[in-house]
Amino acid sequence: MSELIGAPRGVYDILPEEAEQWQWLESRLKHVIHLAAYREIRVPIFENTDLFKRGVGETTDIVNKEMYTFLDKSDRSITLRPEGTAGVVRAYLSNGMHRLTPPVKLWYFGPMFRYERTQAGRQRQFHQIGIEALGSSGPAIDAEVILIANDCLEAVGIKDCRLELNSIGCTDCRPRYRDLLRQTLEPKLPLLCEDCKERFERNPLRMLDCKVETCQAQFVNLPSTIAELCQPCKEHWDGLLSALEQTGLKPVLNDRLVRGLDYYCRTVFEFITTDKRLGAQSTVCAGGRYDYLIETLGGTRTPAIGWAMGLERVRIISDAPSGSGPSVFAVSCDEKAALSIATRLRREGISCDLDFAPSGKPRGLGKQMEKANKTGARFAVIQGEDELASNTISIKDMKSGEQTRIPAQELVPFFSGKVGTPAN
RNA sequence: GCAGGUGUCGCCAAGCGGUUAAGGCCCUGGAUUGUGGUUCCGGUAUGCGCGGGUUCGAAUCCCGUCAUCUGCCCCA
Repeated sequence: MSELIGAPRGVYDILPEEAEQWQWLESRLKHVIHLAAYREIRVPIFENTDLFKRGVGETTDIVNKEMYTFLDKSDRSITLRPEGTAGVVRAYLSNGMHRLTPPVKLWYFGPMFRYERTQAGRQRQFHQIGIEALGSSGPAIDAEVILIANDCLEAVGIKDCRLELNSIGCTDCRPRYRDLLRQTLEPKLPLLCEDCKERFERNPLRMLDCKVETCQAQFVNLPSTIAELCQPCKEHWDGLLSALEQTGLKPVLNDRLVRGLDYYCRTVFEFITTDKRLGAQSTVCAGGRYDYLIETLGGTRTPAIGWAMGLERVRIISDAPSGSGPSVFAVSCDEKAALSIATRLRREGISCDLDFAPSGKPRGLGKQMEKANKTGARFAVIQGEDELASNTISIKDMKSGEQTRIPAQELVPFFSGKVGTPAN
């Protein structure tokens, strides 16, 4: 035997039991999103590197240290997408979707790639589902987008999740706030960590969510992002709060929430769980408004907002069930007879499995029954020597143990109404 | 990129320097040559992540390496 080749670090296989949970999750999430009239868009999983550099931002960690970037055979720099929004916006522009009636409401699902240290709830290939609403600037669409995220989480059984919300202003008021922050913090600069000193120069807002205690100790009585919003941003913020209030969704206002990607403005939010199964990770969904991104990527100024949800994390804290066994298991001393029974049932939408012996020779009925039991089939359909001779079929209810014999041609009618189509 | 933990059968796991490496699950065969879920019996690692070293002797000690987990940074 040759040496085994393992999977690369940070990727993993989704085995059948878990894959069934994924199908359950995906179908429920899709359903919620479709109810709000968002339509699916499928975009490539790799793009030109510049798209992410420009879109996500040169100063972000994602671009600086987490991208899977390589040269293709023609020396083009290609990057495996680290997030979904940049690609969706690129597709929106590439395909002239800006001419559609706004807002253009889209959703996507698929793998994302980030070169990071792996740990609980974090891998190098992971999956996000996300929505984007392009072309509407009012607070109502912000509320819609947030409410959909909330309903998605509820639809998969996630309860202990809080919504943190903030506004980080626009190109008018954010520079003012940034200067104010710099002024306030300048005297304390020597007391802060190296990262914060760096952030002070490049992106002062990022200092606010520094995890270093000695830094946070210096960050008391700082000016609040909300208090410094300009009039239009303030109106937008108030509009969002009242829209959310009308739906009964209660956000936790957090004026330290700033988010890591450069393209956000005004509304930013995160859904955060306290479920300890996620280890150090707690954010399951995050997003915000990105009114300048489309322009940055070569379009005309277009307001937009969206979020992304990490499905690995969501699965762990959801109550996704794995699939159940077939409705029927066909048992026979003759494999061809069993297959023929299975086929008749399958064509009527009734799931049915049978035993395929490793040796190629049918195993005893006892062994087959054992297997029927193990697969969790609701009924066993038995056609042994007797049944074959009399053109009948025995049907055994695997729960009660009751068994009845019916004419072979009544097989399908017997089951109609008794069992459904396969679960998912 | 940094800091720790762990690596024995497909899975869980005992062993902690001495001769044939427990056990459980799963899988598989049989008791039961036409009937499952209980029970009983049998089979399944010449091997202890990999490479070196110490030793009369190593899964057990040391070094390196790889993988994995946990945390930091950051993020979904």
